[in-house]
Amino acid sequence: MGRGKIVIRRIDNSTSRQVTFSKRRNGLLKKAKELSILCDAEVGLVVFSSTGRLYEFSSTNMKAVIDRYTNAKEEPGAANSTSEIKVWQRKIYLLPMTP
Amino acid sequence: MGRGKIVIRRIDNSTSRQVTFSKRRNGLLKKAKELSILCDAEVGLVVFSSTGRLYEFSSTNMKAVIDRYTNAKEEPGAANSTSEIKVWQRKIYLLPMTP
DNA sequence: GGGACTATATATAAGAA
DNA sequence: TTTCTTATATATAGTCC
Repeated sequence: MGRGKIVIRRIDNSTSRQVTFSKRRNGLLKKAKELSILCDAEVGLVVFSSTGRLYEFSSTNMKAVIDRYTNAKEEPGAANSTSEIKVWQRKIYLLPMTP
Repeated sequence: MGRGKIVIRRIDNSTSRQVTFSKRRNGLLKKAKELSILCDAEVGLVVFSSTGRLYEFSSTNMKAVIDRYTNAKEEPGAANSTSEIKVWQRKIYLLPMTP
């Protein structure tokens, strides 16, 4: 989708990687929004740049999406996956609560 | 991107909405993957169709992404946002633990 | 880090199977 | 609901500010 064809593999040049990230990130966020509107879907998108910056989009609010996701993952009933999810939810809860 | 131009608003026809969802969902998941590879970014994408089916993509694993997301939201330190996150995380934790 | 500017590569709307 | 085809709308690679 541009002057030249590219292969999907990590872009070595740090500067180009940043530029491409900026462009594609915007495109991805836009598409996520369009999908949610056009198809009445609930979407949650989280992106961390290689430098650690956070970008996000959620059709409703991320809390609701994560909440629903967690529940959906629990339902399949596999005792295995269920406990795994509960373990890490609990783990998050037990993180330091200091302001 | 197609035979005709469209406006971004909910597609009324249920059948077309489903077809469009199927196509765009695939495109979105593909783009999410490309972004993560090309730019070495951590990506988490969750999509619920209007019929409730779940589709997802995560460059590492959703648990790690949500975990990192939660932490990133806590750090900004705004006492306000911090407590809000803790509130709903706690809420999730308090959900019924019955298998 | 964003804009702006093309030329191209891609995604995808329509339609049919 | 996925698959295939084809015409078009879009996204975006490369480059300069």
